[in-house]
Amino acid sequence: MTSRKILDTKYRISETAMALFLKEGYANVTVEAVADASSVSRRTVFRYFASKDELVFPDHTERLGLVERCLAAAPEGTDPVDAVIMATEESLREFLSRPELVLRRYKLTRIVPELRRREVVEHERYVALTRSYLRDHLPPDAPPFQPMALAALIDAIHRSALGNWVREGGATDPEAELAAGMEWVRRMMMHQSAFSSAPLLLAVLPDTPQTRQVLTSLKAAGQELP
Amino acid sequence: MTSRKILDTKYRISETAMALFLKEGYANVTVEAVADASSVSRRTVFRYFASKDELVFPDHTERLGLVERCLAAAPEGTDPVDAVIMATEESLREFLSRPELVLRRYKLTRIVPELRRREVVEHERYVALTRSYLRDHLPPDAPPFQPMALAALIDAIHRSALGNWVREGGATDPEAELAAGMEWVRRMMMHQSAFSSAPLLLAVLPDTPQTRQVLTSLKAAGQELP
DNA sequence: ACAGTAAGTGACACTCAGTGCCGCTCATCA
DNA sequence: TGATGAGCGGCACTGAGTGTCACTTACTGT
Repeated sequence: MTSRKILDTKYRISETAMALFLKEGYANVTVEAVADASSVSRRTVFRYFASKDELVFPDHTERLGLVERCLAAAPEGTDPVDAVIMATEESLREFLSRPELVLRRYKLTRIVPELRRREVVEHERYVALTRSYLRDHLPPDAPPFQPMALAALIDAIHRSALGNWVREGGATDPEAELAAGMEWVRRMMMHQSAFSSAPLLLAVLPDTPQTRQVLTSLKAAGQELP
Repeated sequence: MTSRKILDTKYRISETAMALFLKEGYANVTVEAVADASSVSRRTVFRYFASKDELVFPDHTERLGLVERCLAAAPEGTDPVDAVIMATEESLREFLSRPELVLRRYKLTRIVPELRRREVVEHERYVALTRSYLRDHLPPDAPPFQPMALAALIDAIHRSALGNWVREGGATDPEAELAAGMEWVRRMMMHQSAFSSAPLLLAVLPDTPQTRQVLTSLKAAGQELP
């Protein structure tokens, strides 16, 4: 049996399960019903999925692997926060490549508390991954809470962008929202490191509209460049 | 039956359960065994706890209520981020008031994946609370991801401080660590709001050691005061 | 002091998620 | 064509979680 066919079966079972859950309610659908509707045995369902709630998250292991590979592939000199940000952007694109799955899952997780909880746990696995990466790569003099704080922060922004997209039925631009949020994170990190420790510079200029404009540009540049 | 006695029974069941879990392993202890060891019926255990894993978190509802009351009690003009920070500090103190429970629970959650997951879900409930508070109280022109991002950030720092304390067996000062992390958050918020959007001011001064010192003080003050 | 009521408890039966085991089938390769 | 091995179905079993009912214990008003 090729692994391609195995993956197909897995997604087929997942799709019939989600359709049943949406139609008749999560608690009212037994795993046996899912198995029957997918024309496999109950035992086989549990070979593909470790638990009933996992039926709604057939893609989580893939994505976790993707993020892991992204982080591992980051060039040596990359800023660790940037590496995590890029991996997160990659993860978001992966989400967006299966819009139907994500939208149906969203409906289910809003209705079924058990699936909502499972979703939270799924995200925690991802946060744990990026946190340990940050722990290994952030400068050792960084405050001890920074790996956990940054991992949680970046994941929260990711979730927010994805959540808005899915709430609006696909009408927003989640990649742009994520990018904006990440820009915010970068600025905060910068203020903390470079900007706030940079020496002050004094200049004497005439107060004209032109000079005011130049100063505004300078201020913006100071926020965007280390 | 007074509610005090009910609470006692609840904690008594929880303690015998945790002792059994630590001694014989979570999976090897049935709810019936917990019931027998606590001299109650199996059915009664499920009256106090909705599920087996909840046996390890007898205090979560209390604490959630505490945080909710803290947020509701914040005076009208309080900065919403400050309100959440104060509620978090209160929550940490509540944790520290039951050190034995927290330390035993930590051992269990490190060993048993199921309990680890439950712990994650517990924190999510707390984050959801502060997030919705921030959504309601943050200025409406704030970026849309800020409520979720700040809630996750503050909770992460809380978890980090508590985690370090518990890992070191109670040797650290978690309240100080939390305060340091919160100071970091406040500074970041300030740079984003007041500092970076404040109009620039030009001054012409002689370049002497005294003026340099004054300017350094001014810069520090700009970071610490809105 | 006493009946009435409400709330907590125990006992029992039941459903269903999840697991271990075994025998079958079918694709692959010598 | 026969051997091998991986995937699958079937089956029995454990244990979590739930509904129900009868019992007891504590609190109420008269």
